Amino acid sequence: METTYNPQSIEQKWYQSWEERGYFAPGTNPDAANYCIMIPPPNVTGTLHMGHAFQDTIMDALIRYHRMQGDNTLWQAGTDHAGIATQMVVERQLAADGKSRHDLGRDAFIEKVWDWKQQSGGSITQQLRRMGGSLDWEHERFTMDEGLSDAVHKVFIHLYDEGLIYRGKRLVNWDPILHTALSDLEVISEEESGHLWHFSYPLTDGSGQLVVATTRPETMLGDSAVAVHPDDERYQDMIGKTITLPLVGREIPIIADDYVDMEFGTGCVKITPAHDFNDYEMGKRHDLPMYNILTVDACINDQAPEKYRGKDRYEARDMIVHDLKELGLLADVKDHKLMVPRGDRSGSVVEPYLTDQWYVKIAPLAQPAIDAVKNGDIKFVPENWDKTYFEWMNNIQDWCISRQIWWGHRIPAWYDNDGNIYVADNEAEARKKYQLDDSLQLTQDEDVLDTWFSSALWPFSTLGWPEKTGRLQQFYPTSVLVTGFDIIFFWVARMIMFGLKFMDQVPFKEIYIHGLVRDADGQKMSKSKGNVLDPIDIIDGIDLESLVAKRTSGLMQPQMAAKIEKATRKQFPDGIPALGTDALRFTFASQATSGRDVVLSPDRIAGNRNFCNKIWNATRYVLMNTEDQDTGIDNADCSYSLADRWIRSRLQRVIADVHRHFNAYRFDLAAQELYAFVWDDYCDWYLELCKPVLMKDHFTAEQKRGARQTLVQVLESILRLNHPLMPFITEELWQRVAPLAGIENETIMLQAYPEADETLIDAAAEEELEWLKQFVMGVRRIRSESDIAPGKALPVILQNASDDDRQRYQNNEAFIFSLAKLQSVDFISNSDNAPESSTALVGEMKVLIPLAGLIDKDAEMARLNKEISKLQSNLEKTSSKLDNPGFVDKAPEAVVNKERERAAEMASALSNLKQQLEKIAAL
RNA sequence: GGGUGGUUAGCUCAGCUGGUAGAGCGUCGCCCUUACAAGGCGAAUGUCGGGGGUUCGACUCCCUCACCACCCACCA
Repeated sequence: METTYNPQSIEQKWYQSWEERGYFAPGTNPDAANYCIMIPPPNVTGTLHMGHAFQDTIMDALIRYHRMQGDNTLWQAGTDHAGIATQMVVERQLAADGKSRHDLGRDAFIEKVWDWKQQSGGSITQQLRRMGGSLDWEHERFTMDEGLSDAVHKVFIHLYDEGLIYRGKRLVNWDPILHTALSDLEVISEEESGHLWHFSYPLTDGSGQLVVATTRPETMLGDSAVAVHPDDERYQDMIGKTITLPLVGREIPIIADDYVDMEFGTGCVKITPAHDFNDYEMGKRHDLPMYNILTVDACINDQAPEKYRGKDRYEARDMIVHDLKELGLLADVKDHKLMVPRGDRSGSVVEPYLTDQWYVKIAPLAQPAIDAVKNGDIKFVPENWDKTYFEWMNNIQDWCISRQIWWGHRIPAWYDNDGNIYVADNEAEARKKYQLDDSLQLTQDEDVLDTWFSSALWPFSTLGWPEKTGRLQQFYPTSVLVTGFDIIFFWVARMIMFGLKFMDQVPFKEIYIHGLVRDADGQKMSKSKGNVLDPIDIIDGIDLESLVAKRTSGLMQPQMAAKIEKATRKQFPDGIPALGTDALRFTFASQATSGRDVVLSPDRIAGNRNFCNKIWNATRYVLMNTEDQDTGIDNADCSYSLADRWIRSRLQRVIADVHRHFNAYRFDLAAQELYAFVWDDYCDWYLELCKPVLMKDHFTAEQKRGARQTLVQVLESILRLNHPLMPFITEELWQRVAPLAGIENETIMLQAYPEADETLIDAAAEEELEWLKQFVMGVRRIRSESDIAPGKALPVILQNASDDDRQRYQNNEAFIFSLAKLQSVDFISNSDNAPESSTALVGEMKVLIPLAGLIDKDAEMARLNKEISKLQSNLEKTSSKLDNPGFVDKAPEAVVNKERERAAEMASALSNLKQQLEKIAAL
């Protein structure tokens, strides 16, 4: 074996072997539990980022944990067609050649997208493999493959027939760059600086004017009323009159509506029902005409006065402000902060726009979905996310599902020339279903469905629905959904609604919501900030120049490049070393505290790479001492030392804890416990304790066998325990360790996860080992603080040892000599005169190291003083507690007794140390 | 405007149903001791955001304030 752990030489080979041998396929044991996680399907043409890597680590850890427990375990693989996102990428490629999708036409364009999918579709699944993800690739699905498209049609038709999908002319969020409607969720509003313009609108009868305020002057071309509050005394006599809309010349009414806020501005609002959501509602209430004044590009259309036609909305704005000013109607302009809605993909300012769209009537679907969380059929982890869920679900709006793009599931609806709608699987079906004459001409709806429509079916469509497949039967409802909070509304809520509607059962029983991955400074990772880290670069390493090049290429704002380059060179002067998948995964796990964001720093990953190295070298040591030697696996004739019994006992506790943590989704606690057990207990103490047993001749063959056997068996358990978090290194090492533990099997992946054996818990051994540790650490502290060379063997005198102490000493003499590096040990009674020494206490027993020639008097006094003052202040705290009658009377007896014991111990230790101090001082 | 989460050692974070404050990384000593210098041994470090309250006892429960982050929302 190499002396240093090198992840690159082991990871890929094991993954290939696992996949080739079909280990990722779910089991079919009828007596076993079923466990299933659906991967949140990444964009088929996307690449893996840190968020994926984190999420995949959690899912794979759960999957491997359950697989090892013998469950029939399925991690469903697949990708999403990601309608708008993918279409945009391909359109951008076309644009580079000076073409648009319209130049190609619909069919040719879609073919082009499929080509692109073919070409780049494998990269994210390849990267998932690099993360060690044990997905069932055999049954990988794609949201636009045949089966899933069938499911989409079936759901659409069913909902339409039931009246839960309808088509209607409504105000929608319109993206003027992409030329499509967006759902509310796809619109991101951010505060921007703008202006508030005040315009005077003259009354038609010439009796005066009203001043209205607006942030969007160009919409005045579409005004169909001015509104005031019904109780507003200033305008009482104007309600019912009309004004003549400047520039347009339209006569529009002054209406009263209590939506208007009297306090804001002048208390008068211009109403543009076709271009504002509030105005739209008011327009409906008052039956106002709706003047659409914009084209699909957000230019002024032919409804408006000729002068403005064809102008971009912002150009028109300037013109209108200018023209009104000329007319003396611009009353005021103020700076104003306002929320500007932008499309999440295109970034363009979204327009409320009147169009025909398809909607899902959501309220009837939402109620059961709310109930499912309320009654506990579905549980959020951490729990508090249910609040967010309820808040949204209780205010949910109908879902606009049609998109005016080409890449996606085309809506299965046909129209005749009169605009009648026929919804069916295909045209022939439609004719049959609606008994249409062949002569009737039908044309299919041009729109496609929102990507999230097909994602909403993911938990059952991937398992074969609408067919009644065995997989569907076996794995629905799935066990847990692992996802980020950002798609609770987009995806989680909709899966619940559709799952309940079409499967009559929740799609998953638990929802584990994880945090966001941030960079070492706690910043969100984003390409534009130039702080993204590619998981693959952490795994394989990357040199500085490549990293700089990667971070600065393809920026939306190229002027950021210099700044990004500088920051990158500063943070990673030597690039990033190859840290391996296992270290990255372990780091993610250890950071996965409930609901918090993950701050990822390469230092931390390096620390866990060191942990891998630790396990690697511990294994080397174990192999060195056990290969070709008698480990007593087939031989009951072993004698177990204190150390053996102790480490086995500790192991049982750790196993039980790790199970608990996994079941509570506390990967951080599981990781921490495993780390501490391996490093502190197994390596720092147990391996060191074994050394004298294995090396000294006076230990019997039985004792040596006991040690070898324990070394191997505990290590083998450690590897299995860690496997869900660190699949590669554990497999590599297990292959060599398992045979020594008498286990012959192909892979650790399919081994049983360790189960705690309570009969091996040995409280007496734990207590005795604690005594031993105190002894050893006492000597070490004196050695270190008195500047005694680590190699120098020390004489020790034990005073005031109880029978217990003596017995324990006898039992463990070899351990003590070895770990504390002793030369000799002598017992003296309490009454004996001890030589001047440095002292450590183990309970009541004094461990004395004679001063002669070794220890500096002043240093020893300083050391004693320090300990004395520490003890003193602790003792004071405890005694004042005990002096408080309230405490003694009211606190539970056990607590009081414990406190009394502590006080006694401290008092005794204190007097011992004080005595010692006096002695030394007197020298 | 409403809501959620956070504020604990220099940094990043644990701390379960209230009973002597922990880990990793970093820092400081001493060591290349025959698994590991990606290591060993030892050490230092906290008015647990501020202020109140409940309690014998509060990092832990309640109230309040401050700051940070995020989500939702139609104030022109």
